[in-house]
Amino acid sequence: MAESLSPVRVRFAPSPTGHLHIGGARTALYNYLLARKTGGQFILRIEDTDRKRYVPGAEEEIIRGLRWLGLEWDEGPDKGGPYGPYRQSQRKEIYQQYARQLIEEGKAYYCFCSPQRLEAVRQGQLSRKESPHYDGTCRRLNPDEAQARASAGEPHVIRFKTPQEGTTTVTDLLRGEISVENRVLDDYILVKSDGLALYHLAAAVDDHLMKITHVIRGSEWLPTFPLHGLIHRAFGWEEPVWVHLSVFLKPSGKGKMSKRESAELIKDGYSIFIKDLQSLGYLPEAVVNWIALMGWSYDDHTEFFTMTDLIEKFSLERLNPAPAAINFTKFDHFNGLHIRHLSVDELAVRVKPFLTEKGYTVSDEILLKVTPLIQERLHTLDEAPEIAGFFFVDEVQPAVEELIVKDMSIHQSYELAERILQILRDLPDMKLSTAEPAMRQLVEETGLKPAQVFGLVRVAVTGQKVSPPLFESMEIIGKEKVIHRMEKAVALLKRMAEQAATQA
RNA sequence: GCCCCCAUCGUCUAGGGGACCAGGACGCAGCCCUUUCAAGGCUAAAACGGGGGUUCGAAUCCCCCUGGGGGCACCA
Repeated sequence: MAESLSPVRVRFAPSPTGHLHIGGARTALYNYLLARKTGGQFILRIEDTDRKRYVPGAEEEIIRGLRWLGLEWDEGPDKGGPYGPYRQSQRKEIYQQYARQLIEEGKAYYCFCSPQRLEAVRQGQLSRKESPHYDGTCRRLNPDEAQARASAGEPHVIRFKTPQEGTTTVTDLLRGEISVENRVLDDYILVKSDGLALYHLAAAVDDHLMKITHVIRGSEWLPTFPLHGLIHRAFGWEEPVWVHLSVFLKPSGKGKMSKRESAELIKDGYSIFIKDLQSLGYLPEAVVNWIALMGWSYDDHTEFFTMTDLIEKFSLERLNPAPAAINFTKFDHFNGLHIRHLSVDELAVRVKPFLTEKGYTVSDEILLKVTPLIQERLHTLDEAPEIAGFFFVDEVQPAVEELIVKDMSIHQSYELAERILQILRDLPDMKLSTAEPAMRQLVEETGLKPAQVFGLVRVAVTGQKVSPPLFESMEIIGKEKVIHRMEKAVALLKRMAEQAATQA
């Protein structure tokens, strides 16, 4: 494999205009994996040349999200590096210098057209059903004259002088050669009137200066990909290996997730935003595993991957160019898999905040005993309070109707509960090894079904119809509390039975 | 409207001319295990969008159609 031989330099270059989502995270992941696999560098570059769309705090959120996922970079705005600065807003002069070079070489030109005129041109083209593009007015200007006007301070942008004839062919690693006729390409703006470069120029310059060997980015760049090739060639730079990742589609597979749909997902306990995932009970390990497999595969059967596995096994060759619909139920599945893969100690650490957040007072000693019991029952960490909250309270509040045993009357249930209580009281302790045989013996003697007897105990002791294994739970709760909870259930049933009798 | 990309079970995918009456996974259904719920095991249903070629032979190569997606900003 070629990429395993030479170290790559790759970058994740988000713009701080919104939340880091799973699509961006997956792009970052693939870049990271390739860097780690080859012993190269993974660079974080902030593409903040558009101050109008800049969202305060977005950069911090990206950084936090990447770190949570375990995607640490080697060079970036917060830690520097030999090719900094790594924030494009701080590289304005660099881009201007390269733009000037293109102008001097006749490969770019000043454009003085106002946004209003441009809009009018566009509308005219649209109404004539032509594809909107710059009409080339300033392209025909005398260069010296244009230089003079620009130097005099007349507002202007700098446009790339796209060849008007012939075709441009660029090569994407996953798709092969992509050709477009140059006449359908526009004279794209390279530098805005505020003097800041647009993506096309900034990214090309940075990728060159930062010695990026592989550009792995989203497929939204495919339409302007030929332009990027053209820019590199105009400078005479060697092109990086270009890899355009497929997009993520909404679960139905019909189109991209809209802003509103993304926001509404959280109602169902899901999110495409990395910032939401932790509190929703997801493990970063699971997120990584899940997104790695949307657009990449290792073989025809391996699906469980740790980061270490991925670093070892990842390869660009196995990337899939087809769009992928997001599958959240599979996400849950991976989360369960990784929860079960954690050590008990580690899982306890991760579960604890979800318990305390719900108001439970959690002793580590008990938590460590409880964790093995819930480990294979959890799909997301936030399910822990619901499943295991009863371990961390003094009393439980069973619903009276749930205490009534299946196929038995209230009175019969009461009598059974009374008998269970007596047996439990007589036990020397409340161990799995003592309580279970005692209860099984009762089942034997009464001829009842195990589910009937155990069900009553379960509701009385845990307050729930569904719980972790009963006798293990009782051992953790301890004899004193178990007896207390059982007494309460007996009292409850007794009252109910008496009520029923008087009504009859 | 123009340009570009993509196309295997509902979804994620394996498959890169014969090994495919197409394999795995999620989900779904059934069964086993079982004190509940899980987890685990087993079984089932479920796909090569259509049409032309090329070839002795196509899911695999080519073309067209269709469908889907993305883009056409002084956003990235």
